[in-house]
Amino acid sequence: MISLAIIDTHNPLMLESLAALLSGKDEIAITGQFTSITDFIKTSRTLTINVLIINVYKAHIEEIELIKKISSETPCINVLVISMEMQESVIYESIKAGAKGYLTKQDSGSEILMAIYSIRGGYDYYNKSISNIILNNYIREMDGDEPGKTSFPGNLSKREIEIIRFWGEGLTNKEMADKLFISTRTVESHKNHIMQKLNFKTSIDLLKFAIRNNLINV
Amino acid sequence: MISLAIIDTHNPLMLESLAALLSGKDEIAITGQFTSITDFIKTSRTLTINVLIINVYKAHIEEIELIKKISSETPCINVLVISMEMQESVIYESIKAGAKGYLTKQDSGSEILMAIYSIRGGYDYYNKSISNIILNNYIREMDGDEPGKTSFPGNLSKREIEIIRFWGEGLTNKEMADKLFISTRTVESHKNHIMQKLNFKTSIDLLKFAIRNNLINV
DNA sequence: CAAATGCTTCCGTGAAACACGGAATTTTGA
DNA sequence: TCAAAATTCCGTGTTTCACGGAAGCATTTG
Repeated sequence: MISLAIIDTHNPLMLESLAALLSGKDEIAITGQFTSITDFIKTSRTLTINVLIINVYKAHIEEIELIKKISSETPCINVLVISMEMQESVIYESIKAGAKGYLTKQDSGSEILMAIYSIRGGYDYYNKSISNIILNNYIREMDGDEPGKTSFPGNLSKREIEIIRFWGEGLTNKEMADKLFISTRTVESHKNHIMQKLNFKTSIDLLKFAIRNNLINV
Repeated sequence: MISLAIIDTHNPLMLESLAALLSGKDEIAITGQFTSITDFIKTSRTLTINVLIINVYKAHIEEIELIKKISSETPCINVLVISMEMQESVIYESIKAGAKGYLTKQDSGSEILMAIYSIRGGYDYYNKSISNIILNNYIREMDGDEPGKTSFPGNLSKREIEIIRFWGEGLTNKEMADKLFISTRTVESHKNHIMQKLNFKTSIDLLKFAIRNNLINV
């Protein structure tokens, strides 16, 4: 029996549907469905998870970070990435981060099953359209510096991304401070640091940035 | 028994998953899954379809045309639109085209079921978050004149739209005031009026609104 | 015509947020 | 271990926001 968890931070319906698709299959038990990464982190310790499916969209920093975290802290969890938007950087980064499998939304349910079984068995599984060897080589080469420059601008910290998210939801400094148990001045500091790191002049720039990177939903 | 068909031209996995989610339910039989509209048109005559779910993405002209076609030629087919990208225009256009229901990817499986049952029973079903003032205003306004017109919810004045535009470009009140030869207090007033008219609480809401309505570019 | 309504303009006031700088403590990574 | 980064907080002055009021015009409408 394979214990399977799924994360989709952007499309609840997709999450539920995918769970329905897979829960009907032999040898598969859905042990968790998560609409946010923090949710997952909070709950995952209490769960048995063999394979974790992460649906990755355009905004992928947090998902990539999660994959890194998982592959270092709990390597018994095998990560299968399903990318919802065609973006090369997602492939490189997720595999570099330690994902064991990579599929796209183009792939069928049976392909997902094959991927799950392969990954559970300790094998990697990549979408047919991706040439394994070339890709792996490429990624190994990229270990160090890269021409594509696909990493996140400014190297924002977790806290800072958190702040952007809340701020993008319309929370005031006070509300954020209460929620994070810090003072409003600290919230201001974080904002200042963000603006400095990203070299933005106005908060509008920041908001647009956040939207482009799907840190917040329009 | 409800005969259900699903169209998703962008995401085969979503199509399959959604079918899996719904086919497990009482009273529902999936009679067709389509990855293209021409596919659907070719095959649909030979099928019994009570409810047709159409997953609509950003490019939606073809889907909208299909809805029009269906509601005029085969009104016995009730169309339920599930929009995958949040875009106000999709709402207006699909409802105008004759869709009986409207949901978003945010909605749960149970909400879809309710929508399906409602629609089968001859009732319309719209997502809760959609039945707001903006929608009603907009559709009422659209009754009569054509799309493409720059009429906006809440009856914003020219000046107010001007303010939104500048503000969305990152201009400060002072800069706007200089550019428009008015005082900064007047700029503030305009902003206040805008927020009141649109019933927004935070400027984030306003910015998101502006982006949705193509007042500013991300 | 007179009244009503909406647009544009402006102001007062107190609260909140921003810009800029400094600084202490904790975490992290090489 | 030790430097760098992250996180926390504050001072000070400027700007914006929230809420309210109001005056001058243009228009529409009874």
